[in-house]
Amino acid sequence: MTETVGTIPDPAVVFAALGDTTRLSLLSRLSDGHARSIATLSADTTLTRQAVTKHLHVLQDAGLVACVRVGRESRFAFQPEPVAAARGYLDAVSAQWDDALARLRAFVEG
Amino acid sequence: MTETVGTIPDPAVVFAALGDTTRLSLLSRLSDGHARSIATLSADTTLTRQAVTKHLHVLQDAGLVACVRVGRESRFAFQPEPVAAARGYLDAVSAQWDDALARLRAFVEG
DNA sequence: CGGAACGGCAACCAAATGGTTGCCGTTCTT
DNA sequence: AAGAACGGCAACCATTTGGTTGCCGTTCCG
Repeated sequence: MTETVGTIPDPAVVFAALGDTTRLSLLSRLSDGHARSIATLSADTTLTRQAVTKHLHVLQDAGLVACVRVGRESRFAFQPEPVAAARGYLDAVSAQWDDALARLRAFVEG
Repeated sequence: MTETVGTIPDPAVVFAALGDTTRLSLLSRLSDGHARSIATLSADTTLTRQAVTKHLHVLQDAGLVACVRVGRESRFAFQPEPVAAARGYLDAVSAQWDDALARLRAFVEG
């Protein structure tokens, strides 16, 4: 709940937010572009509304969702940027690995 | 430490393993393809050898590194598969989002 | 053989996490 | 105006996490 507004938080925070099946499924539901209220999102889970609320705040702190209050309800919407950032990070790791392999191959081939 | 040997664990476990700066930097060091001993990996951190060991086991449980004991030391090596899997998961989420945007655009354009 | 490097194991600890319940304020609907 | 939906806030709880220290078994090197 540290309010990191516009910026994309560091990768670890994003990955940590993704590191929970409940949050992962919330996010995958929201990635269809529809903003949903907490009540709606808690409807088909075994969890309490409060539990869902907490998970949503974790996602929000990671920048993965945004909340807009409309009337009496809080609608949460998917935010694609941090996902892209996380993907970029994994790409970098993979790239480093691939380079290492390429160098190794070049070496053994003389 | 649940020994999930050959298989790639579910995304949440992988993401959770990535959700820590220490682990992230261990992994990025290892992604250069060199296997390293625990002593080596603990050398330039402020943490204890034991702390590093624990982090390495978390990474191992996520399938992100593999351990091979050679002589008196345990060498840890980067494993690319779970990274690719995680990347694939993020791709799927992004794809769903992109599709949603495309459908929306098609709708407003009539 | 004897010491030093490398690590595994266990106990322990504080803080964070994931979850609950209860209560209270708003906002909508009738 | 009354009641129901929606949610925020706080307290509380058990478990997990991230870290420590101490000790003991191997393995290497002189």
